[in-house]
Formats: sequence, C-alpha cells, structure tokens
Amino acid sequence: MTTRWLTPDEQRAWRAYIAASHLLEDAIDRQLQQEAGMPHLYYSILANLSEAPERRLRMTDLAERTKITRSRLTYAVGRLEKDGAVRREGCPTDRRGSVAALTDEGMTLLERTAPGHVETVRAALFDHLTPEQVGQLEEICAGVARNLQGDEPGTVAEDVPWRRRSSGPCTSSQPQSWP
Amino acid sequence: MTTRWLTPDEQRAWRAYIAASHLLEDAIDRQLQQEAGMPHLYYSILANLSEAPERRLRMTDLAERTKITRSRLTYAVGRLEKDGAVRREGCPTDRRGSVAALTDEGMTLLERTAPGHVETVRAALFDHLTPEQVGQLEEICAGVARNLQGDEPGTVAEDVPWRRRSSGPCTSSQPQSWP
DNA sequence: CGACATTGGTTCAAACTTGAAGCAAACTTA
DNA sequence: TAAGTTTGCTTCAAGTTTGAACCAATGTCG
Repeated sequence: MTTRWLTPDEQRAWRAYIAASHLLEDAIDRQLQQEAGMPHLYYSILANLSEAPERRLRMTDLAERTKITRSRLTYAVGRLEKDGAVRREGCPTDRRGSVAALTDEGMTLLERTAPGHVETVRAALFDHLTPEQVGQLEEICAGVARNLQGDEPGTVAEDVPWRRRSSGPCTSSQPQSWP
Repeated sequence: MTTRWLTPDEQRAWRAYIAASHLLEDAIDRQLQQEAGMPHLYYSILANLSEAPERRLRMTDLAERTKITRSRLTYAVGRLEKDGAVRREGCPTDRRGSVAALTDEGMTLLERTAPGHVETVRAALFDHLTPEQVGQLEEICAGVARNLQGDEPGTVAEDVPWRRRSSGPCTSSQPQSWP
C-alpha cells in the first residue's frame, strides 16, 4: 500500500501547528512557573477542581477532564497536596476511590494566579486572533478531541454525597470558570 | 487594573485547544513510541536533519527549528546518537560548535517509520478537516508562532563547508520533506 | 457463595525535561 | 592584545512523565 503523504498545504499546517503548540506551551509554562511555581498542567488541575461541585473530583474524573493519564495525575496531585493546594479524601461510596479536594489555600492560589495567566494566554494567542478565527480554532479542536477521545457518551453526574447541588458562595467578580 | 477574562467563546476555544493538543500529542507519541521506539520530538529531529543540506545541522540551528531548548536537544541528540541514528561532528568553522548529522541508519529508520506516522497524523487530524480548515489552522498557528518566537529575521544560509549545495541522491517516491 | 474478570488508584524504575551553572571558543574594544 | 563580553554547547540536580506492574475493592456469573 502506498502511503498518502501530506499535501503541501497539510504539511505547512502541520509544521505550523507543531511550532505554535511548542511555543505556546513553553510561554505559558514559563509564566506560570514564575508566578505560581507550577506548570500549566497543575494550574489546570486546580482550575478544574474549582469548577466542580464542592470543589471535589474523583481522580479518574479529573484525569478525564484534563486529558492525562491516571499515573501522571497521581504524581501531580501528590505534589499539589504537598503544597497544600489540594487535599485527598477517601470516597465514601467506593472504598477504592479517592477524591481530590481543592483547599482554601489552593483556591486562593488560583485566584491570585489567574489574572497573570489569562494575560499571558491573551498576549500569546487571542489578541492576535479575529473573532472568526476563535470560532475556527474551537471548531477544529473540538473536532479533533471528539475524534480522538473514544466516543464514550458523557458520564451523567450522579448525586453522590460529595457532589451535592450547592455550588458554594460565588465570591465577587471572578469568572465562573478559570482559563 | 481589572483583568479582562476570556469571553465565553474564547474560553471554549481555549479549553478545546488544550484538550485537543493533549490528545493529539499523546496519540502521536504513543504510535511513534511503539513503531519507532522514540517520542515525537525525536522523530522531528530526524525529519529536520533529513531535509537539511548534507543532512547536517548545527545544534542551535536544530534547536530553533524544532522550537526546543538547547539543553533538551543535547539530551535528545545524545540518545539518538546512542541509537546510531545521528552522529555528532565538530564544526570546522567554529570550534565551539557541534553539528548533528543524520546517519544512513537514521535515514533508514525515518523512511521505515514515516508511513505509519503520516497515517496517524491523518487519522487524528487531517481526515477530519476540510481544506478550508487546513488553511485556517495554518494561518492561526503561523500567526501564533510568528508572534511568539521573537521576530528575528530569518538566518541567511551561509555556504560553510558542510553546507554545500548538492542535496544528495533523492531516492524514489519519498516526499522531499517528512511530516 | 466462590472463582474471575474489571475498575480505581498507586508504585516503581527508567526515560525525559528544566533551568541554572559551567566551560571554552569566539568576538569586542580599549 | 589583554580584559571583558557574548555565543555554543554541555553538565548537573531536581522535577516530571511513562508504562508496566501491583493491590485492593467491586462486579459478574455459575
């Protein structure tokens, strides 16, 4: 079977993508490392937790949302726990499971760090994109993600104890979801 | 100064991008690791070398093309050298410098590996993109890269010894540049 | 109930990445 | 041309990631 090589257009797009993604991740990691002492992934973990009901998430759940392996997450949460930003709790309904909970300290760290992070994301990406391009990017990426992450149906959120409706006090003018 | 948070559109695009880039890199790394025993970055290094005149590139040059740090490159080339895919040579015109040269063995590895890699890139990305989207992606990424990597003017290729015009025998129906 | 496969997480060693030093060969300039 | 700076690359330690076990708690059947 003869290989279908990339067309020149695809080739250019692919190269540009590789370059951009490397540069982007680097820029963001650097900024976050300096101002928050943690890489992008760790920030994402905090951000994801902050949005979850009760600011708690099962490990596997968290791994799925951040698109990383469970083992990578175990390490990351271990580090964040050492930093006091996250606390591990046993899951009451499944004794195998464990739940990562964002501490107040972690929430504070997130709040303190978010502005600088958004600023970087803007400067690196969105400030140079037209609204149409934002839409195009979202469309493209959503398609890729859908295609790649097996097409499991979305897990329905059950009303387990640590996942009650309540949502906590939504302080001041912060965004409801963190970049 | 009040932070300009991301708009809902931007937020969605950003999340989608993060997810897609994680999934994409994972898929490609996994495939390459299995079939070539090396991660994507290492493949890219070989690909870049294969396109260079004489299949040789100064370390810094190579680092710039692949968008990685010199220290990361040093390690990577060290590994590739151990594998026999690359050989390090001293630079005749600058005794500080060293030149990475793709060996025949490395070239063979690349040729053997490329088809599976392209196939993965296609399956993961391009097969789900319209031609317009390919163009959009390229445009967006090129913009980001341009914006991020300082705006140094392109280095002019000098005619140093190991960079003579010649281009070598271009075997068969292989692409001139590797995905 | 009692095998057996599955799921949720962690652990471990090996590989990789980071960023700060370090070293030596250019380059600059007084 | 000696002193001081920059450039090219490597080294080193600390941190992170990977993937293959591994362990314990569920689930599933017969």
